[in-house]
Amino acid sequence: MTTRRHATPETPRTPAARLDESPLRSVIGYQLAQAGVLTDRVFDAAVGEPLALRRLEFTVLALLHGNPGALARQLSRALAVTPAHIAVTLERLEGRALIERERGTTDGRTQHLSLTASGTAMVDRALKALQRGEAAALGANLSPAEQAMLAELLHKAAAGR
Amino acid sequence: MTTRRHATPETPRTPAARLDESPLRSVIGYQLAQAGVLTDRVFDAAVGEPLALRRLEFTVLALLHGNPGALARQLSRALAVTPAHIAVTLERLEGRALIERERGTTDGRTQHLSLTASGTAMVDRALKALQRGEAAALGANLSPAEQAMLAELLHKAAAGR
DNA sequence: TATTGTTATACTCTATAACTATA
DNA sequence: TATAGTTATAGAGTATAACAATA
Repeated sequence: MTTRRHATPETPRTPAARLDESPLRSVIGYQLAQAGVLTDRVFDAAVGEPLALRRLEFTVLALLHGNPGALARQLSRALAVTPAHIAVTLERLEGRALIERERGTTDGRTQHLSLTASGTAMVDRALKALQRGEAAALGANLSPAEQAMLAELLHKAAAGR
Repeated sequence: MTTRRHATPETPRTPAARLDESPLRSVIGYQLAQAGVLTDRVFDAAVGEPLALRRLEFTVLALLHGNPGALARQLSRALAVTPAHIAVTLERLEGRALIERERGTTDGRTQHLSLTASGTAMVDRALKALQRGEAAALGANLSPAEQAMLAELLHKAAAGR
């Protein structure tokens, strides 16, 4: 058990070759992270750099696009991000006049969030650029049907969270 | 374009309800991140905390499991992580006697990495705990066949990276 | 007393830059 | 001159804790 002297030609030490990932093949978290390398690059190139939007900033804008009047607490829960982090993010977005806050009338602690006109324009551009970028990057390896199925499976996976 | 006065009963401002994620439905990067929340939790509970392993540490061990004699440079490329980050990670793993380094004979700059006996035992335990944990967490929403397909689609998505 | 949101602070992760040794 | 690896430093992201205002 201590030595592996006999030169093991079965394990050629592949010093310059690609690594065998088979132990991690069925580990969803690993495959998720590997695929994420690709989508992160796409985001940075298509949205992050050209529009100076961080991932969380973009995501908040996109959620507000479909949910005008949403509360910070809802964003926090939907994205599994701390309220503190959301607060700082909203502060930045408001500073860039991409969102507005309106204090709640029935509950004075809350504030209803919504996109400004330029915020709406920004999300629209970002969503289009992202979809084009992802389709191009994934298209090399996945058919459109496979991409749709991947999105659907991921959505289901995260559903009960 | 400036006002949205007319009370829009179609958008009920859903202050306490779940948010509508439809604008992001087909954004793979978003779905990836959402599913990642789940798998990250599983990792922390099944591996990270009980075995005091960070994600990258576990991944390095798992790759060395299938690739004895691999080089730091290979890990760096396979995982899209900087050589500096890999070096620090290897240092920690060696300090815990989970891996060994052996200087290359043909190229004195390199070092071949391999698991120690306790490193091997650690990976085996971690992989089993992870697989059980993921199956349990995802099982609520995905059938075993769907889980396998998800892993396969993710693998294909990241293939050409 | 619990909840919404904020500020201040600190920690983790990961990267960039500068360097050594070998090729 | 280029590459493998290391060290030192810095930055981005994210969390915890303490707080203010409202319910």
